[in-house]
Amino acid sequence: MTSKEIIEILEHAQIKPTANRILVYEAIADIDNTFCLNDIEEKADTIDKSSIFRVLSLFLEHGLIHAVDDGSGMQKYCLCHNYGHCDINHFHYHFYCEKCGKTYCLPVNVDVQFSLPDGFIGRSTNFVIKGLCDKCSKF
Amino acid sequence: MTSKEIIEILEHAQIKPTANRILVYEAIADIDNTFCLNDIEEKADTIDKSSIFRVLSLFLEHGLIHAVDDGSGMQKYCLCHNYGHCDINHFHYHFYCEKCGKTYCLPVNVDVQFSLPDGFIGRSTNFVIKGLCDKCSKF
DNA sequence: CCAAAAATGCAAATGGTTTGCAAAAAGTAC
DNA sequence: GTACTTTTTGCAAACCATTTGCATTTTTGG
Repeated sequence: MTSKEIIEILEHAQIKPTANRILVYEAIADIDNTFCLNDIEEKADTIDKSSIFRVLSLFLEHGLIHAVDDGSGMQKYCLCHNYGHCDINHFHYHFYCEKCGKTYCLPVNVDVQFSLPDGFIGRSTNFVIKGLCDKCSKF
Repeated sequence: MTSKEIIEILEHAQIKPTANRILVYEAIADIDNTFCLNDIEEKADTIDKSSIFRVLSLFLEHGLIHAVDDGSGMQKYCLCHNYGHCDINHFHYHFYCEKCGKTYCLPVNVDVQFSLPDGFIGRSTNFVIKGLCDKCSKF
């Protein structure tokens, strides 16, 4: 992905494209799994951890990434492939391996028609299945 | 719920019914929403926080409670109404209010048929919808 | 009752997240 | 371009829920 494309994505999401933000987006754009702050810190090691944290928080707020809550104690994220325009009833889900701690983006989407009580407004979903991944289930 | 009933539930889950464990179960049995360690600490204020933590971890391991991952940074739990024998495709889900931080158990169950890649073994699910609750959506 | 094992309370460590603040960079008006 | 304001960044430290170490207490099994 060219930095020109990244700048377009950021601007489309109403985010000012600073150097750090472009670098962070570059780092996450080619990850097809979940990632955490440390992963980005390793890939973009010129940027301070707190700055990465602030960039990720900004991306999250503007919908460029999703939060994945897997209960591991570390915040995971994944890239939004719709640039912030996801359908709340149609989403991809995740798998958390309780043995190795890795969280996978599962490639298929699922349709779930759920209902909310009166007055509740849904904005995003988090669907995580926990268990053992293929590598860890062998032993 | 009588303590005799609680002892039966614990023993059925292969947990030795110590005084603390009975107290903790008593504290959570009548909560029909999610709760966190602090909630139990308030309700069972004779027990040390670390002991409550260990009891909850034990209950979790034996399926008496479920973990609810809402991304709030605090571990939430909810009582398993099947005493540890839940169907992985049929479960109740939760709502996390991004404004007030409260996590609700939604009363209805949902059926979700999902598929996992070869070798992946699912043991539990976590389905949380985030947004605004009825009280917070008014303003 | 006595020895071994398990559970508990207390205090402290851990570790990811978040914040305060001064410096640097970017934007704005002239 | 220059002076001023606003935003962003790096660094260090604070924060805070979770987790652990260890001595004491309680329970269990002979």
